[in-house]
Order: sequence, then structure tokens, then C-alpha cells
Amino acid sequence: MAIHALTMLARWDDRTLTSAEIAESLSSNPVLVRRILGNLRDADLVWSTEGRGGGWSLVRRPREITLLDAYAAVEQGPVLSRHPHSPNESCEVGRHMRGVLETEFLDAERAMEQRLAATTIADLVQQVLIAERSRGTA
Amino acid sequence: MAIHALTMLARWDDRTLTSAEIAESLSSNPVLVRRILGNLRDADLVWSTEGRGGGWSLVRRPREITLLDAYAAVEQGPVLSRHPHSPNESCEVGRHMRGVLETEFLDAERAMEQRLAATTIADLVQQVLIAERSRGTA
DNA sequence: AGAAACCGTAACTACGATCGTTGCAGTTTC
DNA sequence: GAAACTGCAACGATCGTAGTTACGGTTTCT
Repeated sequence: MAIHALTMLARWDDRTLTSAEIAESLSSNPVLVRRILGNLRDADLVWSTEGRGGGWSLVRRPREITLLDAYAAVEQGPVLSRHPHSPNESCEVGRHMRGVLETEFLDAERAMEQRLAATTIADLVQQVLIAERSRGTA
Repeated sequence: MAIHALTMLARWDDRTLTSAEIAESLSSNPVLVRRILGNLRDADLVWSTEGRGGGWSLVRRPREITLLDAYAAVEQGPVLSRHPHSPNESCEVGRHMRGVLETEFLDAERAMEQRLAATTIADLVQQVLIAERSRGTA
């Protein structure tokens, strides 16, 4: 959803887009868009101008923004579910499970993040344009 | 959490464990354990016997059960959050975003799953035993 | 036979995260 | 001064997960 917004900003990077315009494409509402883009702004991915005629634009070029950047800015909790509470310390397995699992899970999450970092917003724009062109000729 | 249970079954694979014993180590309760192990049973990872003296045991050897097996049996929804509802089809970007994102996300999830498939329950038992030994000498 | 110790499952509550809306304050432009 | 924006807080709806209780079925032990 953050990626959708970034892709739109990259597709029309000659002008700024308003929250309402982006919300329109997401079939959502402007406040939600501002919330998400607010996170992206804190991560220095986008930029906003207030007042009439204001809106959002990218800070870096689309080629320099990866899906991981967007993901890291928005997502907070870990992907793989940990224990809701500490296991029993008096059990031989329970004592060490937390640490062992943490290592494995972090590794797995790293693997996913590396894959996300391999794709940029520019790549997505490219794919959208290609799909759009083939739609026109269909 | 499913992995914790599998590791316990592997650690004491000379006998069956009851839901209550596993719940004890998880600081949880037997019903929750049965729910999770029920999924693992549907995935042919564990086996249960009813009645007095019954309990759970592994179907395959610990070396032949990967973290991905456990993950796939328990987790259902996708890890990466998709759009809650369809985007606007009348927008050039919205039209194709779903398909493009789906590909990227599936690839990323595959990367994570491959990492999970690289570790087996036997590996975890090994790590727990090592940690337990070093605890004894500390 | 009957009690005890198991699993299997459904129903219900509690909790937290996400989504969505409304409302209002601040800022810039026309 | 009105209009068009962002920024932000508060609130309610919804949903998935965790946890509990309750009850029924199955096997073993005495």
C-alpha cells in the first residue's frame, strides 16, 4: 500500500500528487494515505508541501528507492510470530528455545528483505507501463 | 510455537508427550497445544493416540522435518500485507499494481521459505543440547 | 464396571492491530 | 477572506490470535 503510493509518485514525478488523488487510486481515503506517507516522510523517502497546491513528491529518484525501504518504513512488528510470552524456564527446551528461534527467524527475515531490496520503485513503474501498453493493443 | 512443540517431541522421542506437558513448557494451556498440533497432524508431521497414556509423537525423523514444514502447516495468511480491497481500476497504476506486487511479494516470501527449509528440527535439538551443556559448565 | 487420563472440538471472552471516519488546527495560494 | 491542502488526535468497526470453559469420545488401569 505504501508501495502503491510510491509507484504513483514515481509515475507522475513531474508534478506533486495530493493525498486525495492517491486515495482515489487506492479506493481509500486521504487520512489513511497521509498516515502512511507520514511514515515514508519520516524515513526520508517522500516530501510534502502544505497549503493550496501542495502535495507529495519523492525525495530520491525512483531507481534509488527499493521495496525494502518502503517496507522498513511502514512495517514495524516482526513478520514471523514469536511467543506471546516467555516459555517455561524450568524446561530444558523452553529455556533455550527463544534464543535459538530468534536467530533462525532473523535469518529468514533477512532473506526476505534482501529479495525486497533487489527491486526498485523504478522497476515497478516500468512493469506498470509495459502492462498498460499491452492492454492498449489487446 | 509449533516449532517449540516439535522440538520437544524430537528431544524426547523415546516416549510420547501429552498436551499438558507441552503446554507446561510453553506456559500455555493444553487446548491451545491441541489446536496447533492438530494442524501439524493434518500436515502429517505428528501423530496422536487417544485415551489414557496417549499423547503425541513425530511421524518422520527430526532430520526430515524443516521449519518450513511447521510454518506452512500453521500459518495461513500471506506474510506481506496485500491491499485490503481492490484498488481503483480506472487509474493507470491501480489497474496493474495488484499483479505486479503479487509477483514481487511471492518472490520475497519464497526467499524466506527457502531459508526456513534449510533448518531442520534436528538442528534445533542440537542447538538446545549445546546451549544446555554450556549452561551446566557456567 | 467404573474411574482416571488422555485427545477432539465447539463456544465464548479478551486483546491488540489495522482500517476507516470525523473533526479541527495550521499553512499556503488565489 | 475563501479555498485547497497537510497534520494530527480521537473514536468506532472489524478481524485474527490467545486463552478459557465445557463437554463428548477413547483407552487404560484397578
